[in-house]
Amino acid sequence: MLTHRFLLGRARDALSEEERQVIENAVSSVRQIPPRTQIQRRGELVTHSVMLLDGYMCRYLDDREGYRQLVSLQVPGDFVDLHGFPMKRLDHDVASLGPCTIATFEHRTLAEILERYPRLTRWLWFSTLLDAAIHREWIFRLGRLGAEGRVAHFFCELYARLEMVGLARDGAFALPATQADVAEACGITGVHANRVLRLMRERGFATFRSGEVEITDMPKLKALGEFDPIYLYGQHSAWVAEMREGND
Amino acid sequence: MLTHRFLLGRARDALSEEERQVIENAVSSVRQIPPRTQIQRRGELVTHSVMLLDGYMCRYLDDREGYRQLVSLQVPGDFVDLHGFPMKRLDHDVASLGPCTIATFEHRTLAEILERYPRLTRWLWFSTLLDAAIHREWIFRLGRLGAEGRVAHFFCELYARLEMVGLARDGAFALPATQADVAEACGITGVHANRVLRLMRERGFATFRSGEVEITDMPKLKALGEFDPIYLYGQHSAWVAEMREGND
DNA sequence: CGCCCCATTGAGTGGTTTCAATCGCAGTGG
DNA sequence: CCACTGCGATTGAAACCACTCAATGGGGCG
Repeated sequence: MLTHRFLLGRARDALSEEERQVIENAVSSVRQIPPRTQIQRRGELVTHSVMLLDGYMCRYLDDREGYRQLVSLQVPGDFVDLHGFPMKRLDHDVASLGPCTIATFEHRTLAEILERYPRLTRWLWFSTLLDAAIHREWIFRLGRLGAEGRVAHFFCELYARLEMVGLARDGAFALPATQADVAEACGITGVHANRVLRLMRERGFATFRSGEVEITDMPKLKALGEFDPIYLYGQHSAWVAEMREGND
Repeated sequence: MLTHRFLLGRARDALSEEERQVIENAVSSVRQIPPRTQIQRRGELVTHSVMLLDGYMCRYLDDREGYRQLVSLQVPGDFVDLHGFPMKRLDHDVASLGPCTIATFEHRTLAEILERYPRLTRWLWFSTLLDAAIHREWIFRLGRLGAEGRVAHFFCELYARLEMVGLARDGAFALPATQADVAEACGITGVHANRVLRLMRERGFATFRSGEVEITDMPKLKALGEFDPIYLYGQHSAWVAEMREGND
């Protein structure tokens, strides 16, 4: 099932079998994307949305000097630009990090779901709002934490999100990114990211090397990043409970 | 009409008269909120959402030492926590800045709209995603700009948003906030906010005094804050065009 | 082998924070 | 009318974090 991970990370069992099939059947095509490839450009009109099946993508804004600020990092199962459906136009760029596999959903198909499946609609809506909640936490990360805390928080978040879709365990997960990418996500320079990463390695908190993150002291890392995963709305959220009820 | 400003800021004419009435009739109650009063707490279940009719509110996250990071500043017409409808639980606190007037919408009423009015649903969905777009820009602001640029960007955004709902003109608008509030929005300390504001005043860019912002050199301020209002999805967006078409 | 990208390290600079003190102003009570 | 109080704005000095500039090293790949 193509949409397997998406459902996994967003309370799959809150949906009926029929609803899951509706999502699955809404896929219009699947294709591969090479590393470091832009797939959407700020300001462009969009007529389809993309779900990330495999690999990592990022969304970012450019500053005047051409430096990027990542506003989001997408992991397998994420509906990368579902917000493009109600918005029709994106306010940021989207690109792959490493090689990716994506599924495409035409907006006219999503419009049909909107017409016929209110519960499913609310669930897709929820999915886009989860992104917004993550945005808020990024604001917190950049506004209140120092460089080390930001990286710590970033790693904690990625671990939690990847764990939900079965792509992280024992404190380790893949991250096909350079130190400069991490820097762009954390609002610091590449040079400083290097220093911070070395520090975290030396202190035994976490290691980031050759495309993999290994968290060696989760409690310390969480404390450093002031990380509380409540904003990721895990499986046991009140929302899921209500959706399940409605399922009876 | 209670929801006047909300409609104003979000392409009122994209909606039919009937749809506007549906929104207006969904209001369950209206009440006043004193300054500096928390109305929602992180983690709590919510059964209604709040639209800000008058005054200013903010949404924020606390760090370990009890300092706040604003993740959003809401102006009249904003549907402050509409995302609470699909999410059922908030991941942040909500409080008033100055005195406010709010309208309350019960979620069960919104659920009816979801069932019966797909077009309206999509429009409300859009409204929550506009918030997300603003979040992204805040991430950019905090990640790429220095203190002066952040404040400049903050002022530019507020001016643009308030102008949309008819509450700003000639470069001036009300902002019932302290310098410490501005600091919390921009991820800097209150002391530094003071210095930055003085600098901006001396240079003739903008003045913030006694609850009012006066922008005296908009072009310079926009340049300083690298401000491009595309993310606010103004009246002439492609989205509005499509909604209008569907209206025929 | 040579190239290029990425990681790494050093030194110096500058923006921001922290700590601390002062000032202005409005509200309160004697 | 004036002292008292409290909050917000303002300023100074010192410390620190992160940035810039610059150079070196390492590894993959043509």
